[in-house]
Amino acid sequence: MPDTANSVYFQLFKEIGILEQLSRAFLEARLPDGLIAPHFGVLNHLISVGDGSTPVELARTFQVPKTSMTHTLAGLEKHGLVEMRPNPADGRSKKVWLKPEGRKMRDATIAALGPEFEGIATAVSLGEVEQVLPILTKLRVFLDNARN
Amino acid sequence: MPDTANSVYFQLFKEIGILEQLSRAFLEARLPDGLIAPHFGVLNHLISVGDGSTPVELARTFQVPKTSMTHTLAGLEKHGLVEMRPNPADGRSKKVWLKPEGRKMRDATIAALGPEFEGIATAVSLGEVEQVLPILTKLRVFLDNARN
DNA sequence: CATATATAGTTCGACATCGTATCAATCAAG
DNA sequence: CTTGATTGATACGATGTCGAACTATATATG
Repeated sequence: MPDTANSVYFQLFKEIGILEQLSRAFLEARLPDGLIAPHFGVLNHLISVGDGSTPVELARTFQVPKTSMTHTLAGLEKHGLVEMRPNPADGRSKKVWLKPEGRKMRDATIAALGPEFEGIATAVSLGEVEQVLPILTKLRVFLDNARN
Repeated sequence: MPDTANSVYFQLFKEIGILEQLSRAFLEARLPDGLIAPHFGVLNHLISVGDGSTPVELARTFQVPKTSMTHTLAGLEKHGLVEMRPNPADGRSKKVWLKPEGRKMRDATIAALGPEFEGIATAVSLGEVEQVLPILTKLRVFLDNARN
């Protein structure tokens, strides 16, 4: 592989790094005090995919160590946004359930974000996002598999 | 903006978040013990753009608080990869200089990464990356400006 | 059934990030 | 020149991330 090709991949990772930083700051500026991006990510997942997942399942979904997920879930629980109940099917495990407050908080954040996204849409069109997304997903799946 | 459009942007940010995590892990697995991605990023910058920058300049470049940059530079110095010398033009400030060991470490890491990128190329072609990159850059520039 | 192994979750410790406060040097205004 | 505001860098404290070790339960194997 020529050096120039290397540098393009390199540039992609660099861009991803900066974007992650910026988008996280962007989101967290609009979250209630004490809540950060991972909290919102989990909440959002519980709503769009459905609650009742176990912590390990969530950890796998978000590609974080289970110990990080424990911490994130503790925060959500402390803020009264989710509830942890035992898993009747497995005595070792728990299940995470949304509380109405969690849904409310997520909806409010989404609503606050709506107008912001319209701003973003002036820079990057919906079509462009739809063009980029499958490629990034391919890359993510590859890296995920390479991780083992 | 319809809800479905919202969710596509959301998905993009989610994908970016996971990719950042995976690619950072990927890089750090190939760095010497005690060094992490920010160290490599700074080193790389000093080589490609030239050394002699001040810590604040570096902090601005990488969009991190200056206190984080202090920490990162302390790590690089401790590992003997860079050298901090006073800035003759400003008594408050310092300048960061590459040491030969720093250049050597960076080059070795780049070399180790080359074959890995070839693996990635089987999943995502060079053309696809070139297609994605300008769009991500547009998004990054927009978010960067919106930050103020 | 008994024992070995694997898995879910937590605790603990190491370390990174970052906001606030602080210090020293510079710059600006009069 | 003097004084007040600004800027570069660091120290410190709070919090997030994550690996290692641990406990409890489940599963597999003989």
